[in-house]
Amino acid sequence: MKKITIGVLSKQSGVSADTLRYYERLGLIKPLRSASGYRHYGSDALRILCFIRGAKALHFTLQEIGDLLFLDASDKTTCAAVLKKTATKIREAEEKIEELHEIKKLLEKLTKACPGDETSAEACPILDHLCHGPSHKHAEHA
Amino acid sequence: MKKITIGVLSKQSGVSADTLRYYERLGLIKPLRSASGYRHYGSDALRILCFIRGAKALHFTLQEIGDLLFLDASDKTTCAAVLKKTATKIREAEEKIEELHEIKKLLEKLTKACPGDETSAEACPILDHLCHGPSHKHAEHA
DNA sequence: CTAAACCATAGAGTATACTCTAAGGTCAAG
DNA sequence: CTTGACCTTAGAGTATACTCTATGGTTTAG
Repeated sequence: MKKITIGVLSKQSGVSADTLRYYERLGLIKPLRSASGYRHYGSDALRILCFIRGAKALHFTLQEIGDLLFLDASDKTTCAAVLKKTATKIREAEEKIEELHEIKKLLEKLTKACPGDETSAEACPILDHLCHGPSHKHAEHA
Repeated sequence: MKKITIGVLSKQSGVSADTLRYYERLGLIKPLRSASGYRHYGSDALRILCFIRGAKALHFTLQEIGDLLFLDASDKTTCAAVLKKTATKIREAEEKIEELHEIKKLLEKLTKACPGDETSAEACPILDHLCHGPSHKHAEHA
């Protein structure tokens, strides 16, 4: 199989050489070395980088991607393990969506309550909310 | 007005002394100093910390909170400026929600396609997707 | 053979929001 | 006056995912 250097792989993959070395430190990719110490990547390198890109797009961390790659390489890999990690990611996504929805709703409510004109912000409902918060409706005005 | 030390404010606010000093470095809060150099916080300190907490909950960064606090303190503050920053936050929240929805949908689709049993993951559609990606449906199998 | 282009390493810098450590000064009680 | 609690500063460490710098070795074209 053809062996390529880090610069070539970098160009082919669009992943910087620095990042390739970083991925190697994290154990995501393990190139062979030439006699002089140069990294030599095999044909699986592009496939691995593709895998990493896909997983990153789904908000897997590099740590998690490392786990998945290890699963992928292992003989004892089970789909169940992958499914479990995926389920966790779905839950995380749902929680974040929920949180962001709450934030969006609140910001929109505040926006509607705001005159939005050039008057002073001293009585701005947005700043007011940020100060007093949604938890304690009526704090003393200090 | 009563002046309190950093330890007292920390206990009253639930914000660590380290964090209070950090906020000061960022210019969010500016206590006076005693002759010996001790920080002395006025009655507005708790109000400011409350403001920071509220804004953080709405995903404003400390930098953005600093801007808002400056607006709040300024005579020329306009509600319009606050409204503009809030609108930006709403857009950001919407974008993140959209992205997470895509991710969630994809993960769920992959989960449904996965047998989820104890068989080998060599043909797992999830790993397969991560490798080949949603963009190029049929890459060479390396 | 030399110069350019490429590769290697270790370690620091980026961004965000803290958190902790070390070394030392201040304050209140007994 | 000493002890302990509290305060000060500068700077390093944490987490994530890179990115850059410095210094020096390798490879390839002319």
